Amino acid sequence: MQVRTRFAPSPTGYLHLGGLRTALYTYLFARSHGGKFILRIEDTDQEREVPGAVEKIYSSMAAAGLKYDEGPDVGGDYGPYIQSQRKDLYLPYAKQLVESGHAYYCFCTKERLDQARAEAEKKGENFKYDKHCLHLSKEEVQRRLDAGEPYVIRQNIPTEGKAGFDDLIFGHVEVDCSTLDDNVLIKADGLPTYNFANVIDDHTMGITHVTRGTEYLSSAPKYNLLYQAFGWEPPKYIHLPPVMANAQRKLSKRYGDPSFEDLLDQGYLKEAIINFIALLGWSPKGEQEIFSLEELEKIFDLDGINKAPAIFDMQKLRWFNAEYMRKLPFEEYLRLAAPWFEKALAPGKFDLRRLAELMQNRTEVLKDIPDMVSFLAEMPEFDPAIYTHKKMKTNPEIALQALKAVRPMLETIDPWTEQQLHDKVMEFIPTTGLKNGQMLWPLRIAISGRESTPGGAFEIAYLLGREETLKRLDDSIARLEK
RNA sequence: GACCUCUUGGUCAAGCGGUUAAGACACCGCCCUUUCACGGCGGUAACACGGGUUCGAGUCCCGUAGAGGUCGCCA
Repeated sequence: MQVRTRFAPSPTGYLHLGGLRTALYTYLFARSHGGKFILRIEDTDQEREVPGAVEKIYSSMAAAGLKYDEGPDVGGDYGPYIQSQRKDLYLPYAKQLVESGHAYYCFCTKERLDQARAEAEKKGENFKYDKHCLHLSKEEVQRRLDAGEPYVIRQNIPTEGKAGFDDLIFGHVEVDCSTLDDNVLIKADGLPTYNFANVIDDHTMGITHVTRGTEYLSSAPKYNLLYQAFGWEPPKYIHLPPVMANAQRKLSKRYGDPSFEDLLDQGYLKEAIINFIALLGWSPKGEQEIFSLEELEKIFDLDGINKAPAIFDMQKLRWFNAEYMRKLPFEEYLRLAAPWFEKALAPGKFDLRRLAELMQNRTEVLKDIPDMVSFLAEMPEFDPAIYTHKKMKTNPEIALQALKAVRPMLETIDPWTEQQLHDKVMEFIPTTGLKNGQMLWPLRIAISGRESTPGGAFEIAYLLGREETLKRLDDSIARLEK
């Protein structure tokens, strides 16, 4: 039997990282089994509808490289793939359940329900619908239906016995039916609830493996009861633990956690994000940890999935990103980094190629670039204390001595290339009686104003150019003389 | 509160009855080096707790604690 999986987000905004991981695992599971991966939009809640959210899902999936074989925008034999477009499909199934006694019409008003809920809460009890409408006679139901009274259809859960299901990750999970509530299957607006739609859609779309978050773990027994009521074979279940921001809460936009798109905008590479997300809650067999999507498609397996929630570690994502940055072909790095250089540096003023060469293996995330290179555009204020470096054996006094000594010599350098700078200065240092570090450290500080820079004194001097280098040197000498 | 689930270093995690309890990130130290980064070497750091079962338990069972989830005409 061919494996068919589906990612079924509801269009409530953007693709968060937990959703991305669910999508990724669902995709990988299908691919690793040579199966089909389907995208379905679950938009039965009209009130939560967010304009543009569906397009956002398409673009995020595309950006992540998760290609689906069937979906709203690519078609397929099991469409439509948007639940709101399937609205007429659900009611007949619900009626079938009413016929067989597995469901029933309910005319209870929200007010009555709210009141019952409030009372239960006051008594410290668990609210459960009291099956009030289950006992309505067939005639009474028909009369009220004919009169046009608003209604919902509820699942009729057995009052005793057990309900359970088998999960490929969590094993067998079972609960007493008495703890389950008669949930609404068809809402008063005629649309199905998630509880019902997911069962009908997964079955009619031939989904073999249902992947979703563990928040559905406790309601899965009810869905299985539905499959049984229809006489359908239930799918295999794969419940995935959540991605947490910390031990207490999930990743969420509300608290400012970044979405997939946010990360992309900040200059994280999609390959790095995918790689990191894949390893968040899942581990492969060997020691390798850098994987392309294609590699993951081959080796992904459920065995490696961890049951416990995983905390999202931005540090590790940064590390993955840095690894991918370094491995980028230089031209590609240059293309991606150029806009970020331009945020801090006027175009054309610096040798961008050379700067990019120096920057590539120092770039963890693209968004860090402006801060790392802004000193080239403008000499920063700095504390002369940074002239002091124990290992270089320097301090402000030695710095002043070194800078004054090298300044006239620097002026004679022509052409102003890294090579010339290097050769001439290295040749010059011994004549001053100073050690390399005692010259080079102060020189770099004097023209950059920073304790650490991408590149040493020669590279920085070259990038700055003769005029600017000498000007900064003079300023720094003057400040030291004060 | 009831029900379901989870629990190995700060984080991600390997481990599937016998290991000196891997590895990665982070952190620290050393080396390389004109800084930083890269690279190399090394280090600190964990089986939540208590009972069983067993010759032997991180691994199996039962409790306790902590955490997460569910308890909507949201998904």
